[in-house]
Amino acid sequence: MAARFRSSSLFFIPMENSKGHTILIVDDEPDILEFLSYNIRKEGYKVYVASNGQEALRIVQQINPSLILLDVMMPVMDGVETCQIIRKDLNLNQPIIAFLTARTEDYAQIAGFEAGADDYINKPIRPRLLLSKIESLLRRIKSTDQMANSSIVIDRDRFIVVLNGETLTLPKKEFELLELLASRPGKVFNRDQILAVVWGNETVVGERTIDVHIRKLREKLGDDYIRTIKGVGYTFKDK
Amino acid sequence: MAARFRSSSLFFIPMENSKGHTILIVDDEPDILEFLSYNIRKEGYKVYVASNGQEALRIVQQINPSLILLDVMMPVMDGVETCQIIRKDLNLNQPIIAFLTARTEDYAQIAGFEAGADDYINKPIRPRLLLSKIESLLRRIKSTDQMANSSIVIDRDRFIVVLNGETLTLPKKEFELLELLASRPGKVFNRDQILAVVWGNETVVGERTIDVHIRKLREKLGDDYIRTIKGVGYTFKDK
DNA sequence: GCGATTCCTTAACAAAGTCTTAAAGTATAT
DNA sequence: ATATACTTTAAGACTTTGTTAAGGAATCGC
Repeated sequence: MAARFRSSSLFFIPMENSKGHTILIVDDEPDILEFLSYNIRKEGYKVYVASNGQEALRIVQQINPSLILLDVMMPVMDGVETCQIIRKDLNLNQPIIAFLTARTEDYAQIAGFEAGADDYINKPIRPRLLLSKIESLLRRIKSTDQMANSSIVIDRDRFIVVLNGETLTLPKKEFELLELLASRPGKVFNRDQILAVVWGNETVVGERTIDVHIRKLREKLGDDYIRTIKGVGYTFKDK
Repeated sequence: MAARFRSSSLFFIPMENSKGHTILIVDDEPDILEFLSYNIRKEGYKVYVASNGQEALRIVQQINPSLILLDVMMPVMDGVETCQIIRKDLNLNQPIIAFLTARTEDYAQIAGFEAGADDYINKPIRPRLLLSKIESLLRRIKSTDQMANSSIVIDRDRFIVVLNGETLTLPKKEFELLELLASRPGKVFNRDQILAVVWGNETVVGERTIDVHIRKLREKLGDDYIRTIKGVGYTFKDK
């Protein structure tokens, strides 16, 4: 399998400062809490901690985190239950939830997904992997958030796009390109920005590659959604 | 059995904050009836009880429940027979039926899925699990009027999958893979997630191992259940 | 324990689908 | 008018997944 050019460090941070997010870490082991919060804070995120589910629930209500890293095995209230409760709470701005699991806890992971988790992270945790995972998880928030009152729904979980009631399954690159553009309707993304986010900074592709993908998207969405600003870039237009 | 009528039928006035669904519980053990109805009522459902199949049939005609929890082993008329009768009765608004089974009962004996059951619930019953199952079953009502019978039941305890009435016994890896995918229908699981959950992060296996297992599953389930999202992962049929 | 059976993984090749490129066409601004 | 930037098309390179068979590992029944 080819090397992944996933989100490592970007020279160039697209949209708003991606570090403006609040992350809640929940684990009953103080060592892990400290280890994780140190590493994540170092990257510039706001970090809160809790050592069991009940505590976590209290904090969630107060700080409204973007992402929760949730240990599965905890006293008082375990991760799965905590997750279920959060998912049912319609007053909450639903955070992204990733479980922390030990490799041996077979069914915990499945239970976790079932309870509404978005991802899992296996212990022992390697900081660099964790951080790149956090970054890619947080990328979702922008798309789901910003488009609250839009006619297009982009579901990264299901990898589908719903437009005017029609459901589309797009190839990966097209999906990611659309996701980027639609994450901020009206904003003009230039080619460098698009390349950095969709292709990654390390990848080098020809001049016309973006255009072709835009073309494919227009073919599928209709010509009314993506507008070209000549000499500048592309923008997603919400009706 | 003397005490059965105490908690039976029309006596209980549903709570005000009722979720709008009526649930009938059928079991010959008064303790279980009480335990279940207490827990389910607490969540705001309208609950009726019966202690055998005949009684259940009478009540079903009167109250038209959304969901029936039906014990398999009962005197007078067992669960399977009761289920068959309900399914044949075209005058009824077909309810969702879930069997209550002891973990030790043999599947061949139960054979309830051919009788038209939608799910089973293993005893001993854990209230929280039960409630989340009830919720997910009731969710079907709205969404699944069309695809009447294409439900899947996964029995973790017995490594058995029941698909459209057919019972399959899957090998461990295939079972776990299917279990993961089916835990969140529609969600796309990527290869990393699949590897970590089914194989464990430690294990290193070749590139084609997952595909081969997917293949085996498709061989057994048919090609309509697991979809490939190329470059992204696999997803279990939604809807 | 032992043989028989089933399961898991690998490897090699096939097939499918995606991405990129090149090349020619079109629009737009100066 | 001309240069520049984008559009469009189609081909084929490239990547990812599908398929098959075979051998070793694990498991079952006795």
